[in-house]
Amino acid sequence: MSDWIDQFPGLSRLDASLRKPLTERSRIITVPAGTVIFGPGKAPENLLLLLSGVVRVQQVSESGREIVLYRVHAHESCVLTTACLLAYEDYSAEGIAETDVSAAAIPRNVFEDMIVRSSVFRSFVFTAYSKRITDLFMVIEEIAFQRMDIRLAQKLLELESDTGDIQLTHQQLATELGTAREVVSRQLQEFQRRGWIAATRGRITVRDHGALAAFAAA
Amino acid sequence: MSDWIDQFPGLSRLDASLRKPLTERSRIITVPAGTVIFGPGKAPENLLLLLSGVVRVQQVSESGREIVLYRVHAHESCVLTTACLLAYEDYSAEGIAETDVSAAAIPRNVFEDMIVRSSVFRSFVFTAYSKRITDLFMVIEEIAFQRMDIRLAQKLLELESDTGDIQLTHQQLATELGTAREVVSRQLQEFQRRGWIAATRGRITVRDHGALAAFAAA
DNA sequence: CAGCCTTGGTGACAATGTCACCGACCTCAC
DNA sequence: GTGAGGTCGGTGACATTGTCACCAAGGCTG
Repeated sequence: MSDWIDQFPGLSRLDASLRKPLTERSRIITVPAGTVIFGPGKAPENLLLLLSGVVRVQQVSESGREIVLYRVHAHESCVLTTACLLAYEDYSAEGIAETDVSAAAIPRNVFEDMIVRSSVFRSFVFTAYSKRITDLFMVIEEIAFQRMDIRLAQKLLELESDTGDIQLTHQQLATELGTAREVVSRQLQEFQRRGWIAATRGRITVRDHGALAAFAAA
Repeated sequence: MSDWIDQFPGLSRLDASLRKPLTERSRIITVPAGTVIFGPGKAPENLLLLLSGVVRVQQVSESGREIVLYRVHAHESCVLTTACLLAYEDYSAEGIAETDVSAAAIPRNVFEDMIVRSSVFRSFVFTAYSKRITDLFMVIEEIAFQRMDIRLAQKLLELESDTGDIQLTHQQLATELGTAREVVSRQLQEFQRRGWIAATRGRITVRDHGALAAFAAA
C-alpha cells in the first residue's frame, strides 16, 4: 500500500523524491462504519486522506437537530478539520465514518514539511480548501433561500441508486436537510400523491425521475 | 507605510529578513466605501490584508434576498477569497467595502513565496482560514437552528453603539439575518411594545439592554 | 408645490417548525 | 407462537417565518 499517492489526482504529479518520505512518515489507518472520527472535544492529530469509504461531516444543535454539511469521499481529504482545530476548540461539527474507512494519516509536522517542499502539495491542499468552502457557501445558500420541497426533491435525486431506491428513514433525510422529520414526511406524502415516488418503511423508490427533476429545477 | 506588518498580531514575529521583501513586493491600495472588491466574475488578484476599514462579505440569492456571512476588519485578511478563486468561478459571494478601505495587496507569487519561507506566515494564513471557516459554521448553525427573534436581538446588541443607537433600515437588518424586511419589522414592533427599543425612520435605539440581552441568551 | 423614491406598516395567506400523541412494524427474549 | 420495547411514520393543532400586495408617511428634488 505504499502507492496510495497516485489515487489522488491532485498528487499524481508529486515529485518522485518526495513520495518516499511522505508514505514512510504517514500511516494507513482503518476505522469501522459509525466511528466518530472527530468532533467536539475530539480533534484529529493528522490530516486524513481517504483511500476508501465515506466520512459525513455534520453539525448538531443544542436542541438535537442535525444538518449534514458535506461528505468526504475516497481520494479526497479532510482539510477543514486540520484548519479548525488550530484556533477554535468549541466548534460543533463532527465527522462520522458512514462506511468502513481507510485513510492515510499525515502527521502535522509532515504536513508542514510537504507544504514547504512541494508546490504540488500546496496546490492540492488549497484546492481541497476551496472545494469545502464552496460546499459551505452552497449549504448556506440552500438553507437560507431555497424552499424545502425543492431541496428535498434535489436530495432524493442525489441519493437515488441506479434502481431509483433510497434506503433512508425520514429522520435521516431530515438530517440531510437540517429540518424536522414531520416536514419530510409531509413533503414525501405530497410527492407520493403526485406519483413521483413510492415509500415503504425505511425505503423510498423514485418512480418518475423526470417529473422530480423538473420540479427540483424550478 | 512600510511597517504595516506590525499591525497584524499574527505577523509581528515575522523574521526580519522577510519583512523587506514582503513590503517591497506588495502594494498599498485604497478603495472608497461601497466598492465591490470581489464578486461573481470578479476575482481578486491578490491576498488583501486590511489596514483600515471594514469589508462585508455576503451572499445574494437569485430571488434577490441577501445574507451577510462575515466581516473583515482592520488587521485581518481576506483569505477565503484567495482560496475560492482557485477552483470555482461560479461562487456567489461578494465582498463590499463598507467604509473607505486601505489594504496591503500581496500578489499570488509573493504569497506562495512567503508560505514556503516562513512558518510564521503559514500560521497566520491557516489561523485566518480557521477563523473564517468557524464563522461560516456559526452562520449555518444560526440560520438552520436559531429562532429569528433571538437572532434579531443578538444582532441588535452586536450592532448598537455606545449610546445604544443603530443606524440601519429594517431592510439592512433583514440582510444581516438573511430574512425578509417584514419579519424584521414585526419583531421590532414586538420589542418596541415591550419597551426594549425605540424606533424611528432609519434608526433604532436600545432602551433596555439588559432585557434584550436576557432574551437573546434564551 | 408636485412628483418620486425610500421606509416601514398591514392583512392575508403559504410554508415551515414544534409538540403531543398514536398506530404500525420490527426484533428479540421467552 | 406471544408479548415487550424500540423504531418508524402519520396526524392535528398550533406557532413561527416567508411571501405578496398594497398603502401611508417621510424626505428629496425639480
